[in-house]
Amino acid sequence: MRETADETEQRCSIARSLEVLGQKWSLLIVREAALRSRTRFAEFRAELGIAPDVLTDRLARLVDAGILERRKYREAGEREREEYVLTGAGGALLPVLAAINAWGDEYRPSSFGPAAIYTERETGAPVRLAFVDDDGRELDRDDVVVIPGPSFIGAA
Amino acid sequence: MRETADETEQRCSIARSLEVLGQKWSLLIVREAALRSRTRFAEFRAELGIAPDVLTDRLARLVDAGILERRKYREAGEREREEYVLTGAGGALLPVLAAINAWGDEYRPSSFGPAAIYTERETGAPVRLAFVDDDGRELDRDDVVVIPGPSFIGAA
DNA sequence: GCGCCTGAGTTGGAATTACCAAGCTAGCAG
DNA sequence: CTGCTAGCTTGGTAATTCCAACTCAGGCGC
Repeated sequence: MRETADETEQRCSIARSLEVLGQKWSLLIVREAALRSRTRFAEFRAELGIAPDVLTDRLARLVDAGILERRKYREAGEREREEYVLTGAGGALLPVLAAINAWGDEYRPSSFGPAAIYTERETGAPVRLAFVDDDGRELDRDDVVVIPGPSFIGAA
Repeated sequence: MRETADETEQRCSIARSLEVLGQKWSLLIVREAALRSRTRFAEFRAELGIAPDVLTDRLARLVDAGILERRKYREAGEREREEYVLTGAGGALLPVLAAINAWGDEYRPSSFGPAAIYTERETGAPVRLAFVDDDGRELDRDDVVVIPGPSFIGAA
């Protein structure tokens, strides 16, 4: 996404989020980190087939954005190397991945069936994303409306 | 996103979704359509400041993907023109927008406060996205784990 | 020490994509 | 039959991405 969005765009948190997440490869890197526990340069590269210069750039941006943290690791008899692990902010992207995943399962189905299933840790029971009210009661998607908040500027 | 993702990538519905949603501007166009009821070429162009050739391309792809529908409209004393309205599949992207919105509000805050608030249609009560189990009970995000589904290929 | 291996990157050049200003086209009003 | 407007094209430039090749640092076998 362009780096210097204008001011009204900056007021939208979707636009601000997409500055980092909307770049090519960014969300796929987060997917690898969050869903498949990848941490290393070579793993991301091999799984995604991404060019190394682009991967370097994206990892740096994700670290800058606080989504990944760069750490040292050392395997037995090896030298110190770098790895990239999800931060709290990175883990908080799980609903984003789940929402995209659910939409794709429904509206861009493949013949293969789902590649990822969201479950409850203890019971293994399936879990899905839904809109809920303050009391935790589930709502139908059609009953949700979006209204402009305090920082919204522009015509309705 | 590259058009010809390899086969293992094609098995992932996140990757398939991002083929259309991951391109620059696509999600912002959906945001304008879903949250602000924009329908016209000139509206998207004015709101987003997007180049017209890119907008032409993105609208065509979103129509192809079944997210927008191209329709004729005619205002009094005007000639017939085109507009782009959300389909059911397009409306089903609301959780994706909400998830990105919520993440941005929390992890990329601005000094302006939120620009969009998700509410219940009838009561106007605030609404949020959450993971729920089959009985509609809300779960903590940390209690959700993702396991490989039937189509998953690759090392854990 | 010397070369070799491996993971994590650079570097250089071609190809794709986006940006910007300008122009085009249908139909309707006057 | 001129102007106006929404919805696009076109042409040239700038920015991104792709790809292959190369570097760099440390540990290991010899």
